[in-house]
Amino acid sequence: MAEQTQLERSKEDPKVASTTVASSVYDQLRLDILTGDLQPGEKLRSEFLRGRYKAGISPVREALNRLATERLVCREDQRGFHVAAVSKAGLIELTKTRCWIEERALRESIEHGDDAWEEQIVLTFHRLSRTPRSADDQTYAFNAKWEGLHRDFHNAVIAACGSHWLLSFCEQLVDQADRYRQLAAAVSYPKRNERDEHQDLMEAVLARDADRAVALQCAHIHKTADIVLNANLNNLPDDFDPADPSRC
Amino acid sequence: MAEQTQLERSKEDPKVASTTVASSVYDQLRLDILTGDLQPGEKLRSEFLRGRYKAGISPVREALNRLATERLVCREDQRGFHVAAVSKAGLIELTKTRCWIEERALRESIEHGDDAWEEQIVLTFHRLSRTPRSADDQTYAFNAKWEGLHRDFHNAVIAACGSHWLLSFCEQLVDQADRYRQLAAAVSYPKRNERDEHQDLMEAVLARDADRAVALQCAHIHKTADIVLNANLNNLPDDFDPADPSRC
DNA sequence: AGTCAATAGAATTTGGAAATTATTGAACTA
DNA sequence: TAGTTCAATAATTTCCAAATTCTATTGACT
Repeated sequence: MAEQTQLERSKEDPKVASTTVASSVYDQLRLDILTGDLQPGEKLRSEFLRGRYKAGISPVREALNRLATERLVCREDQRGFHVAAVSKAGLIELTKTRCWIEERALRESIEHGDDAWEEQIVLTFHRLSRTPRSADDQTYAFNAKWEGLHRDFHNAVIAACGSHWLLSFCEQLVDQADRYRQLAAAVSYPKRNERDEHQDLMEAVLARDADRAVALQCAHIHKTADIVLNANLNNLPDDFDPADPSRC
Repeated sequence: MAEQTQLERSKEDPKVASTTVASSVYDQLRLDILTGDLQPGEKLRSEFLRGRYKAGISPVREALNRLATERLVCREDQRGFHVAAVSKAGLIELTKTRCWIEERALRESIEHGDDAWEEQIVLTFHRLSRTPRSADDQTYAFNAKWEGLHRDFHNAVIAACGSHWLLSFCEQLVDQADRYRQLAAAVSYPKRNERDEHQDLMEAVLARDADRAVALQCAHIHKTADIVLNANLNNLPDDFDPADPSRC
């Protein structure tokens, strides 16, 4: 049987958009960490990843190096890589920071947003509201489509902030928050009405009521954090262990 | 003649603190970009870097991948790496973002800083004020010691902000700003009294006058930007060229 | 001239083997 | 028993050559 080139693989599976193996491994590894498929603190041996993603050592290492700079993965020279650890203290710090950064993004965006910006918000909200939170009817199951549309909506709201830096910071923090969110998603799933929260936010934003929008956004962020903290069944450690190699 | 191991190299040159070749290349490459030794937009061929840093392809690539995530280097799949481009529009956006982020860091730090924090500010200011801005008496020459102490001082001021995220964002933005600053350093060198600016900032911070500290910090940031913009001799492009591969 | 396809050359990307370093555990000492 | 040394093992890191992809050029064709 003939060998497969990367191009051939891409033709077979159009979901794989990446043009290099390294970028493809990066995408998959990132997703596996965000969904919790690879757990916080887990050691990432190159042989294990090589087998999991059917790639050579070089692209695997490139992906790990990229993710380490984004702090989804933790690198220690000569001691390899871990999935970054989580903790209550980490979540609290993350939540605080998200509120600060997103407040600024939101205020700037509301001040400078134009008609196209408004329309994009309406559009992404519409799509989000027609998509089920869970891939399964009864219990919670990760739904990649909802997750994507959810990001699209929140990104649309702050898109007019006028700073690519701010947008990328927000994105990085959302990545981090998503990991925590997945830890408690099964618990929060039946209880929460996220659709209303998003609708309220949209209305405040379109009314250019910055103070109200910020308050709603902040509450939205804190609510997610509280659910994770209260649903303590993942025995989340209180703080980062200074001796933990996945501490970062 | 015998081959050199990495350990042997480290013993010879104690300046190389990194434990792996990849980290060492990362440090050197980052510095070369910050100082402008490698110019904005320049293509970074692996063979060129291999020769420059006397390393193999793998560690060079790892360093490039890390720097790309930090946006000091720009990656295009299958087309290699460039030093990230600069432009007037980019500088303006960067400056704006720095003011937003550093304002929050400053206010939080002033609110929560303790005695040890105050002492560290006094200490780092003292060290900075006794170090010459330029390595040369007459003309401007990059002075690594001053640059390090300058960072230490500004980091000390915001160190008590309570968020590692905010601190790392500030650091990333400082890296970016440093590139612009080096472009105009020779021009601004004789004119500017940075020591007074830092002293004013320190006094406002120690007096816990957040509003004044923020105003000074913002002015400090804007002043650097203005110098770069006015000293237009580097024919900085107005905006990023959408066709430029180093655009990011 | 301008467009397009084929081709040669240059650069990037990748896989695996070799070199280096960390870890483990057994034997030994105080 | 606690702590050290040292060899065996396991993992990480690095180098390099092969495979793939991009780029520039040429020449045929409209």
